[in-house]
Amino acid sequence: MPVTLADIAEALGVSMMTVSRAINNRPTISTETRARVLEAARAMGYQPNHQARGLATKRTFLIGLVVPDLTHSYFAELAKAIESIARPAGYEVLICNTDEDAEKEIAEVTALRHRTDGLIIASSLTQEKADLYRKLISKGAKLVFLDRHFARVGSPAVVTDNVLVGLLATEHLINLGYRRIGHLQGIGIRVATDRLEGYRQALLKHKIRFDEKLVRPCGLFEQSGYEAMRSWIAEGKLPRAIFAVNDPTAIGALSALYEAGIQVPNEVAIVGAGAIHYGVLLRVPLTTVDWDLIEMGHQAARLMLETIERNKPKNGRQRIVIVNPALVVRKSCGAGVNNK
Amino acid sequence: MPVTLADIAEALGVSMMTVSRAINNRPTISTETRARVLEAARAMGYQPNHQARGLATKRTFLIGLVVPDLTHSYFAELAKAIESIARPAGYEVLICNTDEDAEKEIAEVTALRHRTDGLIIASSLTQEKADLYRKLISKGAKLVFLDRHFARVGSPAVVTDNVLVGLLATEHLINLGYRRIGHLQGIGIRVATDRLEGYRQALLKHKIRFDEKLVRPCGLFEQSGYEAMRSWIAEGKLPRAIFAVNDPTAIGALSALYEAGIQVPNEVAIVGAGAIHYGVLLRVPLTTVDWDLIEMGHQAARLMLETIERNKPKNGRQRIVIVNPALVVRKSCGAGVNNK
DNA sequence: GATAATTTTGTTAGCGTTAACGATGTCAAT
DNA sequence: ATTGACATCGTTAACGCTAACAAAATTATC
Repeated sequence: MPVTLADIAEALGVSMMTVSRAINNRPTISTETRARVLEAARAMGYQPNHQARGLATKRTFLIGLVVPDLTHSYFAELAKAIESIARPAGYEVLICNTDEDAEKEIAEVTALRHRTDGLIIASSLTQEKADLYRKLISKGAKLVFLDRHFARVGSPAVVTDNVLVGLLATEHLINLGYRRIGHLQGIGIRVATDRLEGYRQALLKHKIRFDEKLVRPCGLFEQSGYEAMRSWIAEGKLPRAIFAVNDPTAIGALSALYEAGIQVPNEVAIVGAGAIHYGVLLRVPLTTVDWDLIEMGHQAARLMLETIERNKPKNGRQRIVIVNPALVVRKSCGAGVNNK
Repeated sequence: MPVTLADIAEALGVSMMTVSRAINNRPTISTETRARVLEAARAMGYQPNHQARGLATKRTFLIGLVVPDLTHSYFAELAKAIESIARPAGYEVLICNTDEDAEKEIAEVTALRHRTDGLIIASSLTQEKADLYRKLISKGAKLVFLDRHFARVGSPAVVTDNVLVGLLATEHLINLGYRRIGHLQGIGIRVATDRLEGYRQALLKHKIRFDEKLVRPCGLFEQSGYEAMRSWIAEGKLPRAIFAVNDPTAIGALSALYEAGIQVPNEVAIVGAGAIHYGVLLRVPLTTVDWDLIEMGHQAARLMLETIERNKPKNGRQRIVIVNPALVVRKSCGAGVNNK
């Protein structure tokens, strides 16, 4: 059986509280006894029982992380960055996958809520369904939104400027001389509508007429990009260039184009978003929009720790951290190639 | 404040135990009262307090997963597969990254041990250091090894046949006509030595002399493969074909070769192992050895649940599940190309 | 040197749950 | 009617820890 505070207390002939104080580094204990206790604890191999501690303090030292797809390097890198802050602070990270499924997300958030001190969520919910989160927050839940946030839910969040992402990507294509530019549009989430908005703004800015036939709905996965592109190819009237809502869909589109024998970037140019890990090594290295995921994860973790550790639900304005996106030019956009 | 058993008990005018029994679906309660309690619990929005439950039962309903690199799609897919079994069974999965660092692994295993019901470990420790795990098991720790296991640690494990992996990869290269075949050798872990052994066996079987100059030490990351390949290129005397210990190192090698203007597979052919997600979409699609990760994760999760739920430390022989590897032929090996 | 101020330690109770046992009620068999 | 078997429900204590208060020991103050 593991060593308990009581064991140490008995061995040293002091009270449990004294031991507890030493272990938790409380100021109200003499440095001498603290040293004695810590030494004994070390020698006896004491490991605190988090369940008992949690029951007494209403803390779990667990942070929940809810992501749509862990196999997407984007979220795996975020997870890693979050962990690198959380663990040294004494928290473990509980990762949950939702597969971009709203039902699953709701179920997992509900389950995780009482098992963790707070949740970092990259939500797949639509803006309308986000009321759930408003309710949770008013019940005292500690949430930090990651990558995706909700306008009407007042919670800290770390996101990128997705309108700018769409603008950078689309404007880059325009600057390369393309005029007939399509968009593979993600569905549901705010990120997707913002990127679409950026796409529109770029067109507007350069006086290119917005043509809704050039905007094709699509999911957020590689498979969805593949399927959307396949059906587009089948229908014909392909645009000269495409801004895909994210890198997985861009890669899916790339596969479909390759399969159909359509040259990238010579026949169709592609730009993605979100700098997937292997984008640079692809058959056609993928031009994309990148932002600092390590920074993003760190910030989210820090916001979470702050939210947990100041115990008031909110002091003053909620913090929204915005990470700046930047274009990464590679081959798939046709930069350096003779475009018309 | 959340609803407790006491609240429900009071509301219904029964004892807490009755409520507890209903919630936990114990047989010693009348179906009628159980229904009443469950209905009330549902209506009041009762969520069990896992900390308290855990304190009383010595269970946490948490499974720890320790992996060397979550951003490697290999481990992310395993994690996802494990989660898909664990969550429906009422367990959450606590994922920890070790970056292939033995120190970190030991620290995290030690920390996680008492916070979880059991640990699924893809260990980075060498066989010698594995004594730690023998000790933990003798102290009652519940471990399942994943992807990598230890000969002398009697614990359930789910692995592939890594000797066969090496053999399949190398023999494929031999069958393609190559004779001067090199190996980027992973270090430390059993997986690497097994794959090296497979490489040797393949050479032996085809009466090709083993030349230790053709075996270059290397880590397990993309970066290590890149560096190892770069120095090999700098030294010259490249082999005609290379079996890399895994896909990340193979991809690193690919990058180094590309950078040096060396054609793959025309000048140097490459085979990896472990079927990384984007291997098929690379500049030169990567020939590799694949095995079923979903199956692997499922099996590991099931072994873990079994180990947790039968409370005896071991009944009969320890189960070792072996997932069969199979070659995936793509372009990097030069199949279909005119080899000499 | 007595008292107050301060520092250090101990005691009690409780966090929400379940295990173990005890109590009650019901029913059938004697 | 008495006994016992069985089903159902309740009481008590404990899990390991900490908050809040109480007590003791030490130091400072005049």
